[in-house]
Amino acid sequence: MYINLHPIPLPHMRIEDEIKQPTFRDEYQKAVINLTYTSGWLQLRQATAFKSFGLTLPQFNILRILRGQHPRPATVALLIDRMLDKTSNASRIVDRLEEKKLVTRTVCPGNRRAVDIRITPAGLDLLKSIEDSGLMEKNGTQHLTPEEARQLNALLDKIRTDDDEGGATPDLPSCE
Amino acid sequence: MYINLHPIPLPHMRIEDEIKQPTFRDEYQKAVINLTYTSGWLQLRQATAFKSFGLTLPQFNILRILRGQHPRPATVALLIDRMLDKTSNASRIVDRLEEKKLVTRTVCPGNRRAVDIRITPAGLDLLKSIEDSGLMEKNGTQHLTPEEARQLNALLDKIRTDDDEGGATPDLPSCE
DNA sequence: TGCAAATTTATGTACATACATTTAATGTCG
DNA sequence: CGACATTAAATGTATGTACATAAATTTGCA
Repeated sequence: MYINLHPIPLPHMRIEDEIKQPTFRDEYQKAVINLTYTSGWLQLRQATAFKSFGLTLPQFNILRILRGQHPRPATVALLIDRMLDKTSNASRIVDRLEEKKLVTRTVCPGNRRAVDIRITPAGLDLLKSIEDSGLMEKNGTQHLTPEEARQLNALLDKIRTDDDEGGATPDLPSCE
Repeated sequence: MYINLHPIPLPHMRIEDEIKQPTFRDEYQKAVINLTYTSGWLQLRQATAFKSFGLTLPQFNILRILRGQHPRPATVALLIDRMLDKTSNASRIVDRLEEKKLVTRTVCPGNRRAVDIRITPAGLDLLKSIEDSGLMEKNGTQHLTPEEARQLNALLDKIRTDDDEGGATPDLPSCE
């Protein structure tokens, strides 16, 4: 999930100006493009912030999940279940974190198919440094009032309204 | 920009349920996660639709820009300028489209550094097939009223409000 | 017990992306 | 004219993602 936007964050406002498309068919088409663009814009900001700490966005997200489990271990299956971008290759992201000594991987006693993944003290320290830096608060949502943030959440939830097909949510995995 | 979500699209509603996180610090934190998640959800739908036509999402977007220029050519610089995910490697996406005979690449007469990229009749036909299929309209925004779509656009634009730093927008490239 | 099915993770391939560097053509200015 | 910066595109490397498949282990059941 990498994003973009030139050397330096640009000044921004109307989506019509961001893209060089003066008009849209309707507000619906515009909303789709605006949503994609704004999400990318936001993720760029986040990725840029994390980069100075040597982390990518997926690595950061995994690390945060592991802290949530701490001191209990997580399995790869649990990470996949909790991740925003699922299906992505949790194994390989954990590889990178392990190389940086931010997590440990040990075969789960009692189920040798599973792997216990734990965040290390170094990993906890890194997360704290990032959060203390205050970089995470500069994500654009501070321009919204609390009521507007609530509205936005309601609208986004509405977009994801199910129009069909059932599919049971699987149970949460855990190692023991 | 690839997304996810298991074998089959799941039924959806509240972001709290999607992710297994029962509470958020505030509506702002929730909005950030909701925006990322919803954008990924939407892009998965689109990517799935395009896959049956042998296109990835970036390839489709490039193709649409080229149609907008048609019958005039575009340069790589113009594609980068128009793309939602900028900086991305337009060259290599054009490689794939060229392999599929959906675009042509010819050195620009008059400026041999530049390359004229044009959509082929096959490319135009493919775009038309995709649009005729009606797949593009099933993107979730149909659950919003026109007024809600307008609100959503306003909120997203507000998130991207500039808090600082100037950075001039470069001029649009063209080949001649 | 014995062996097929299911579970859990890891690996392989193709594509996309972020970023740095390279290559080629053009422009500029002494 | 010729050295040097500038521009346009392509290439290289590391990472991430989608999807298919493999490998190891455990489970279920005849």
